[in-house]
Amino acid sequence: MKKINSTEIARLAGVSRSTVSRVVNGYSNVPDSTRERVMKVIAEHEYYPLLSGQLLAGKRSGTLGFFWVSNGTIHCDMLSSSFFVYVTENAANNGYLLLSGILPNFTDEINRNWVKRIFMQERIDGGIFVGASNNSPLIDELVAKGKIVGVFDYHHPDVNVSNLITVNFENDTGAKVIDYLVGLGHKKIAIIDGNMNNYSSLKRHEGFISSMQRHNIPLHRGWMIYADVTEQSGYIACKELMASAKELPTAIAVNNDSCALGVCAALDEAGISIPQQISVIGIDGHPRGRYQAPPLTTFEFDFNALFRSLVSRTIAAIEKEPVETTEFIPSKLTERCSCRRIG
Amino acid sequence: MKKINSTEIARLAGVSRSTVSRVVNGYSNVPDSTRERVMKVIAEHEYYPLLSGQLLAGKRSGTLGFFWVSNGTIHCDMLSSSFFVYVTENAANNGYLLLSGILPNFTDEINRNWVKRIFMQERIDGGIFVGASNNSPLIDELVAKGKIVGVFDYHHPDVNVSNLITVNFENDTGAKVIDYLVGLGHKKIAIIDGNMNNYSSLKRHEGFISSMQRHNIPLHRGWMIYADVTEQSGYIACKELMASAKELPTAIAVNNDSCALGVCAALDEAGISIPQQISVIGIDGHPRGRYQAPPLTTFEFDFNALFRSLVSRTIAAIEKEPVETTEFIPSKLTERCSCRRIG
DNA sequence: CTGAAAGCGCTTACAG
DNA sequence: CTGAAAGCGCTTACAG
Repeated sequence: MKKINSTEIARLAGVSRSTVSRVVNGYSNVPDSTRERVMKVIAEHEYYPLLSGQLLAGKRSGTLGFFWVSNGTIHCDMLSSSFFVYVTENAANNGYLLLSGILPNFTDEINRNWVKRIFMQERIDGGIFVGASNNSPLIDELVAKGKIVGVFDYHHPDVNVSNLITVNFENDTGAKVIDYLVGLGHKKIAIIDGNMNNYSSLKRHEGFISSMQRHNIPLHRGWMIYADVTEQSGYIACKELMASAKELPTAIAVNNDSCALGVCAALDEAGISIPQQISVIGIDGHPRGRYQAPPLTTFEFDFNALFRSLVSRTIAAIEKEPVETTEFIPSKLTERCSCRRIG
Repeated sequence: MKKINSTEIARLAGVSRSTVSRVVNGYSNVPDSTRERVMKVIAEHEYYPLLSGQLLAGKRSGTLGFFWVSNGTIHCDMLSSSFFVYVTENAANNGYLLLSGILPNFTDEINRNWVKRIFMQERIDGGIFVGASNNSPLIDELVAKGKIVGVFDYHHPDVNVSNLITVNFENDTGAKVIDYLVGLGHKKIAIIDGNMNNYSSLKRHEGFISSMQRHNIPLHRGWMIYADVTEQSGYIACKELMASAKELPTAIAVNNDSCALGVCAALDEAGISIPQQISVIGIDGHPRGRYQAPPLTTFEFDFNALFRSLVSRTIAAIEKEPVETTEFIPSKLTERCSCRRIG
């Protein structure tokens, strides 16, 4: 079966290729009778314009890039996995295809080049990034080159850049977490922070600290540990906390739920009961949190809404519509059983 | 900043476009001195060949399609979400990009056409399908057109079709499930089947039945119910079972873990304790199974291996290497706490 | 080892 | 309303 092209369709329909193109693209300046005749030939021969020709003639690809920066084991985390699905679904709802890729990091020249090539080759009309460190040179470079870039959890000092679209968590969740614990009567609070290269982790940290200062709660030595966004990092951090602290806190505020799950595992293992001896609270709304024993109390985000916002605004930017370049998503306290009132 | 093309690179390097192309594509018949000179100009000007030109000249896109057939709410299920990640990771490991899309169904002409267009436009070199009903006309059509198609859980009668690549669950898991329950002393076994349009569900069903016959275990009226692959369908099926059966079974064999989680929820709600009153066993190895109360006993599959096999063989077919067109993946019994020995 | 030339398939101002 | 023509950027036999 020979591949059919627009020249052939034109010949069979007795029109020029220009007209075939007009019909294919749904332009209005084609009389119905001509349109129908051409459509009939197109349908009969199952003609679909080749992407290569369309691209070369200057059409957009209708494809959005999705780049996930993660060190190799995304599929281990259910929350992370769901991001893929949210982005794909939201792109599809906007009529875009999604070209997805995973990179172990952004610091390696090879990885950066891989992403850059995809943009430069014009495979995609724009790209979404998840897991990028704040102030990533690659993102700045792509933005400087005029590429449309949408980034999850990213802060850019210059608000006037119209081709950098971001979505962020609200900035005061950290403070809300501490306020909540204080409201339950806790005064001995330990903090397990996240990766400070992430904008949100930094803001959550600042929130933790500012709220503790506001409530005049001292931060004891050994009660602030840095971890990451994995369960294992939380597990290790909690071990470290238990080993180094002279006294145990009554509550632990954790940067994120994945990490908090690890904290709970470490406490379990040490025979420390949650929340009787130590309350644990996370942030994010990890889907596994509700199935934990005890179910995890957390400040939850609507990740679907978050990605809907990011994807739709990025696509709007591609289509040269005016957009808000950033949006902050609010949290919702989900009280389950991992925190208790004391004192 | 004007976009730079191969003509310009050729001019700056003092060679022809042919030579630029040879360098870009790493052909051997270019002396090192020329290669270096050209490379230098390419690097200085950050030249990347445009996809459109390459495609038009007949190169492959290096892109694999990934089509997920699901009625709208994939992100609700963690196991399903992970499929996306496995496929993306495995495609990347083979040097391919992934173009992913979600469709609510395969029966609607609009959806079928959407997929068909992506193939016909030559956006992708081949495509992977997940969630397709067995004997799907669209897949047969694509195969007939010579497209390279990889399908998860699909059976095709004609083994000689070299462009249809499949990966399947082993066919006897259903029998193993019943054998296991019988081994624990169960004689009163109910079955909750899956969607019979899926090849695996049909095979699991056949396995259930054949093993029960082999053990001379009668299938009581009302002890066989059809469900789907969702938790909710399992919940509903179990309610139905409890409502219609004259007597309750001592064990329920469920087509898949998602569904089994729903069965457990329904039993919980009815105050029936697992496994004291009824044992429940699933198939798949759903990540949530281990966090259930009680943790779910199941026959588990290595989904990463499964998708690694599917993706790598599909890519091999694209690159015209010889491949096994199908592979069956074995299960592994993971005994947790939802089944008990009786009698 | 290298260049000139052909070829890939489409869209879009432009002219009528 | 419609066609002829220009233009988009690359690769690959072919000839030398």
